[in-house]
Amino acid sequence: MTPNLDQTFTALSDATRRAIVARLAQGETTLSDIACPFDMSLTAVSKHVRVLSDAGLVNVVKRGRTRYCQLQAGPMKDAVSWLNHYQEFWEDRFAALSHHLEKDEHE
Amino acid sequence: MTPNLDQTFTALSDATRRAIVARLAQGETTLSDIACPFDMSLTAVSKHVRVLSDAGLVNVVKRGRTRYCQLQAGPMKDAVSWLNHYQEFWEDRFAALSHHLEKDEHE
DNA sequence: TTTTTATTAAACCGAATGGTTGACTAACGA
DNA sequence: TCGTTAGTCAACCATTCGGTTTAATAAAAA
Repeated sequence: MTPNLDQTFTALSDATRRAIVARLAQGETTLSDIACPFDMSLTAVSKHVRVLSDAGLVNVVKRGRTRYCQLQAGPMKDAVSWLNHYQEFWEDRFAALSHHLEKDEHE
Repeated sequence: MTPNLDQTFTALSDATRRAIVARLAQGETTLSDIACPFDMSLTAVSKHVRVLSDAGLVNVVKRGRTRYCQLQAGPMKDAVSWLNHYQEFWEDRFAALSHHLEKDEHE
């Protein structure tokens, strides 16, 4: 259950699952409600939610016969954190270049 | 070849590929050199680099018989950008809560 | 020219993925 | 109590994935 980058990135690599995340950002809701807009079976959506839940991105709470899902963005923080190590490589080409040059100097 | 979030997150969902990215952040290098530390065939590593390249995260340039690979972090920017939409959900629980309340008000 | 080196291509394999359907369970409403 | 609703489970299917091995290509080195 300890979420890792593999699971986080895998969970977010599917457009349906990203849409579910986007939906949950608007507020907690039920599985059926999540499933509504999708042209696929409830079972399929349920599996997607399971993937998100296994990745620690969604918390599912059962109340009665209904499952309420809420966004748990914690693991995204780690993902961003990993990505930001490479920030210089997209933000500032000169910075990246100088980084390379520095490295080259002491190699 | 237009990289999308699906490809970006998929590419980054594998630990080997993330290690390749980390390696390339230290500077451009060859496929063989990338493959060295991994306990798998060159073919396997070549495939991983191909996935990264298809995702637009790595640029491969052939010089002679050697392929030089360099990091192209551009697509990561879009990934971070997508993730940052959910920043409030991990950074500040009160902010997230107030966000929900606001939404609830005009629904 | 011959051999080595760097790499891709092709075929294959087992496991995982994203989807389906049908049967089941459990809770709510009439 | 009975039917409906919310959701899971299990089995199945086609495709993708991560790896292998063997063969092919093309450039550099001897």
